[in-house]
Amino acid sequence: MSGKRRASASVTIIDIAREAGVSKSTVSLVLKGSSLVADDTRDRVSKAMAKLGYVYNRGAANLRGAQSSIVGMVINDLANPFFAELAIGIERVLRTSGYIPFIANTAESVVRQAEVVRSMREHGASGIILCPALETEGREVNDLLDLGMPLILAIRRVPGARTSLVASDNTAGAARITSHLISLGHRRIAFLGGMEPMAVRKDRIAGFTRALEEAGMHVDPALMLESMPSKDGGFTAMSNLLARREWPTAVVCFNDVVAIGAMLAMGRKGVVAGRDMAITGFDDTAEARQVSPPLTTIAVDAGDLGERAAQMLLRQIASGSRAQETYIGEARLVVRESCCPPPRERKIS
Amino acid sequence: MSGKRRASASVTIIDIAREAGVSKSTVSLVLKGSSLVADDTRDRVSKAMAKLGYVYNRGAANLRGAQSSIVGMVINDLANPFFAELAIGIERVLRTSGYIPFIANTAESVVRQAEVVRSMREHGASGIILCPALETEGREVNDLLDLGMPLILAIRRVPGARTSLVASDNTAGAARITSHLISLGHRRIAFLGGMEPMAVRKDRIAGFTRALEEAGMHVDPALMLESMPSKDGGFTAMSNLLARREWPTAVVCFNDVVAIGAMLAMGRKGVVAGRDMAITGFDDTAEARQVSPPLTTIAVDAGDLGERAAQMLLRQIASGSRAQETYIGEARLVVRESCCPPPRERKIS
DNA sequence: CTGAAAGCGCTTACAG
DNA sequence: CTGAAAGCGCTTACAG
Repeated sequence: MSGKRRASASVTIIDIAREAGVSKSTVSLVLKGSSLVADDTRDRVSKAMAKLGYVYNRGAANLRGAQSSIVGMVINDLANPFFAELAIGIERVLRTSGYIPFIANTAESVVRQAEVVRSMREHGASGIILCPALETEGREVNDLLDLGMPLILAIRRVPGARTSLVASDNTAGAARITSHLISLGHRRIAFLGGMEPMAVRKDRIAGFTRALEEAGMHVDPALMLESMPSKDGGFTAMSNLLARREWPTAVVCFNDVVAIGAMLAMGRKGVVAGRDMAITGFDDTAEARQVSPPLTTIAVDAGDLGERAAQMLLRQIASGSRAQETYIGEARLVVRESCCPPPRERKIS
Repeated sequence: MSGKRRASASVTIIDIAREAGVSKSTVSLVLKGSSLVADDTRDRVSKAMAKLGYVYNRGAANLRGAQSSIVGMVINDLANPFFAELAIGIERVLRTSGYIPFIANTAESVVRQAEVVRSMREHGASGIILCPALETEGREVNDLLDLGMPLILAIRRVPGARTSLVASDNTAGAARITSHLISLGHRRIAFLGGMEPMAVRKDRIAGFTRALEEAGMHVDPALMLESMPSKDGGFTAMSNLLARREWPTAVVCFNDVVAIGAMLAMGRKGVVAGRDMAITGFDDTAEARQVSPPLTTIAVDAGDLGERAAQMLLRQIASGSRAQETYIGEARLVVRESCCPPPRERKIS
């Protein structure tokens, strides 16, 4: 009647204290690896734990005082390989630091994002890495911060948010790839993809604009096209563009995923990337290498950014500091085969 | 001096009981949505919670009795889009059921897998969905089961394990795609990729063998090539194959990732898939559609398998049953452009 | 319909 | 170096 406990769990430090013939305080000290415990005692306790199949109950531990070793990882689109790589980077440093991540995929929904963040707080996450959903507002982010929750924004900055940020150098990257197209001889260059309110898009457009102006050109509003930052978005936007009478000779896409969708639309119309029209991506995901033709793009190393974000969060948790740090990762131009000079130039040369 | 608590957390049911002028038992009842509480009381309590910014502490709740609403999700290779889709499917049903997943990427390391599973137990996961790392043994899995941990194996079965399983119909899928190649006229068909001990590979080879034998052919051991189930693995194995004097006319690859790696190797040698050699995948990841030529493959719907696995786990947690269930998802043939008849036949026709 | 008491498994001062 | 006691924030019988 008394042995009727669940087969699992239920071995507590009391059981192992009894088995080892010590008090539970001593067991607790062994658990923490305290140097106060005599080697001999420690041994007896360790043996008892092994014998009884003891499993440490972190929930109970956290309740009394210790920090939880859980952090939340909130991803806007895990189906995008770029964010999957980011998540892997985060998980890698977390695990090696003894932390374990909750994960949630918001699929760009701010509603889910709010639910999920609340749930993570309830479960005792001691910090959160947030890749914000598209319409996230500065206020939401600041509210969390005001609650004292360590929080790192990753990849996408949120205007008005006072959080720390880990992102890539969007402006420099976009400028770099635009200059590359200009040096190839392009004069009519479109910018395709991303939605107008997205801060990342603003940054990339800033770089795009800067490169044009440095070459004595200016932005043509007719060549700035919005789309969801997805394959479908890129497909639709490019289809629309190709339905026009006049085409640009080159297209700077918001990111790789958009570019790949756009290339699909080009394929449908018999337009060959790298021969009839130049096209570029951003992110350098594995897919960028695999499409045909391979995509000229900007490499940003998602895995590394994930690691940086996790390190920054862990530092803030440990120090208690909520200072607003920023890490901007390098954006390298990677030239592959998706770009060509504009058609006319080619005829001449 | 007494107001010196952390700005975060620290609002407890006691605080809100005081604010609402009730006992903490009543607050607890409101929290559980009990119908025993008078509407009026419930209102006062709810208002107090809103006013004080109360956050439910699930850790404390679990300690006393309630089941934790955490489950672990252990993935062997999150960088593989197939497993990313699976993870998204799992997360989707978990979240809508009020659960939240821990995630870990083992990167095929059984050592990490063991660490991670232990950590999840310590953190109070009430069940685990495991995509086992390559060298996982039945014993490890059974040990967990014996501890009373609800556990679902996903995608890869583990010989000797007595767990429930959600996977796709590997044998039927492989038979189907092999028959397709035979109907195209192929007689020298290789099987490329996966490592010999992998149960999934054994199943697919069984299907491959069955299709050959039904056509009156038999397996040629010289045409069975191992590789890691990754892009690099496929690349290396195909490079070796192409270094031989005699080539097969068609290659059944272990999965899409291997096939895409193999196609890269073919490209290097100027061998065109779908013209000089037929090649197939397995999984139907998004990439299979994007490579050039698009890959003939077996669609298994990773997202759906993820949802099934999560549903099965939740059912087992709720019912307390550790019955050994199995769900085998359909494996549909998807014909694209990576397959052609064998060269000689084409000359004739 | 509401309250007082005990207890979940740990950690944290405080003694000794 | 080790132990006894209080407490973390909840839930769960048990009264009333």
